Amino acid sequence: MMDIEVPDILPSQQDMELIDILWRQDVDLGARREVFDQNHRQKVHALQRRSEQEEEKKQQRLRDEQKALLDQLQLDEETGEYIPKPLASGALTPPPPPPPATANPLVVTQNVNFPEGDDSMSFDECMQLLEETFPLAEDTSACLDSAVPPVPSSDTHSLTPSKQPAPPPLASLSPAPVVADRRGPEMDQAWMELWSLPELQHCLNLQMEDPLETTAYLPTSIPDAQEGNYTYYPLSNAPNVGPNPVEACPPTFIHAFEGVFHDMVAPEPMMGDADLGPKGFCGDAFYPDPVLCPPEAVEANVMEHKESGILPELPKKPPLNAVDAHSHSPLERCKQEPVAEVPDSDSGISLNPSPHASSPEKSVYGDGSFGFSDSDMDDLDFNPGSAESDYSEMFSLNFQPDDFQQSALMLSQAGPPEEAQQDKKPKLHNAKPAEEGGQSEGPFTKDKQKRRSEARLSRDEQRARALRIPFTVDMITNLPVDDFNELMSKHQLNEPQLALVRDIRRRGKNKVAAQNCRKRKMENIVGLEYELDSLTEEKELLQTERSQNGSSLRKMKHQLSTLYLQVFSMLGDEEGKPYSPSDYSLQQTTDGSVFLVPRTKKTHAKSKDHKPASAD
DNA sequence: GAGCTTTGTCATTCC
DNA sequence: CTGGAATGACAAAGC
Repeated sequence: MMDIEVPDILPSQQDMELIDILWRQDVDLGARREVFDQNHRQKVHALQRRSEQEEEKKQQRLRDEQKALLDQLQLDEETGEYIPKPLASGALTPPPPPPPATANPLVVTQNVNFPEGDDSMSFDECMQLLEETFPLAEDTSACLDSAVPPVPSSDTHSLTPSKQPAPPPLASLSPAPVVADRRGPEMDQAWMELWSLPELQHCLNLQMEDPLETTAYLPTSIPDAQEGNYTYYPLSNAPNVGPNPVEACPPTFIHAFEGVFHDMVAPEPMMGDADLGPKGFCGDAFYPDPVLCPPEAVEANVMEHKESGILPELPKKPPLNAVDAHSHSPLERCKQEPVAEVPDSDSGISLNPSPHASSPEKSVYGDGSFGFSDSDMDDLDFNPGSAESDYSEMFSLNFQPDDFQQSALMLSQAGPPEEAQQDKKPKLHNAKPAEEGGQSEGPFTKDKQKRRSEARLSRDEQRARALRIPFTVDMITNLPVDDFNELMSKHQLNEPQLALVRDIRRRGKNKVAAQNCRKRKMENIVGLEYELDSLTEEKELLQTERSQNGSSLRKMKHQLSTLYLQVFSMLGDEEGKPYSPSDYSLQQTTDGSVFLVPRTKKTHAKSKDHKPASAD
């Protein structure tokens, strides 16, 4: 799938950028992001720098050692050569070559529990070390796992087995030109031999157990690789290696070939099967003949065994799908939930037809909670120990998968064909076929709500299936009352089945009703918000109009008072004396005539002092 | 770990 | 009386 050429042990910055780009382009790779994490790489670089410093210290010590050795020699004045001083009789050997740790990156001690002062290791010791290491490596060439073709490259992400040529036989080992530029022929040969180590092969089979866990080793291992500090000790003999093969395998290698296994063993059920070992990985038991065992039959069989609470015996065992094979591993029983979360691979090899393999809901095969009435479900959710006290046990139904399919077939003759087709499918699928296409989405899908909804709905599917109810939940829920009653009368269902069907119908109806209710509520809220907005707008308009009216009213009042005073100013008594507006007011009668009325004696004036206002 | 959202479910009321 | 719609309330799960 992904084929990135990263020719060196530690990818360069450019390589890592390329990895980043490619990772973003193909997030379905399955490789975890932390593999390419920038912080991660920074740690790696920091460790690399530290290793370089240690290397410098070693070389400095080496120089000091050589200097001290020279001090023990004396210059032969005749030949001009240095000869050992008489006191240093034990040091007659010429100046020792630099320890292989520095002269030859093949042999270093960083990963081995040697004393700190290992720089004093003699050349002979180093040679002995090599002898101890490589004979074992050569013995193990026969252990090559065909499923894991050894690739003599440190490329951590381009190890697509089908594309990489297998390494030549050990007899014809030659340095890979890809890596020769920085490590040299010795390094490459060491790599070739390292590839033949059985521990490595074993680790490669185990590395898929937990990529997170293995990659966690990377910061300590990569710098060593970068420095060429490879330790080729027989891993099984190394003092710091425990019996656990995972521990025995240098994490660098585990990490290095993570990409291989994402490509090779992408079907998620195989992941985490650490204790199966190479045999389990390649064993026939985990790859049953799909022709002899269609997925439906597998699932039906598994259902049968699950409900009986007894795992099938191996000889009678139906060909297991991957999840089942997985679940039989002791280790896997502890890891079933995480595995169920692992998405389907791109390879399409997954044998599990159930959408629950990737469902966040409890696994059908894991929690044992299906097969309970709705009223029991809550109790059972918190009581896994009683997980098998289900309807099947309580009512001892005799309903074989064949019966199930026959009933569905019968139903299909009476009902719409698409419903019958759904019935033949595993009931765990929701009856909306259009949504089934989304089940195989990868781990990076964002449609979790949808998956969750489907898984949620499948609870009733599970219950119905546990009671062998030969209808889909959609049928139970959506059929009209008459059709539903007719359906019920056609099939002789016992009391628990009828109760469950009624519950399913009620819940289904109520679920739709709740959805409609919420939808209506939301629409009401939206409508009220819209109404609020329009009312607010109207209020603003009215306020504007009111202010305009007020201003015009004030203007008219002002004009009226001006006119009033003007009229008064034109009025005068017999003596020509003007009337005071404070003492008199102008009043108009209904016939249009205007009178000047004294304010203080209004009533009086009205009756006796009425004078026509002469506005001349 | 608290808070929010979404969804399913139950109980209840009403038609 | 029954079935179903409507809805408030609660719980679980995810974010």
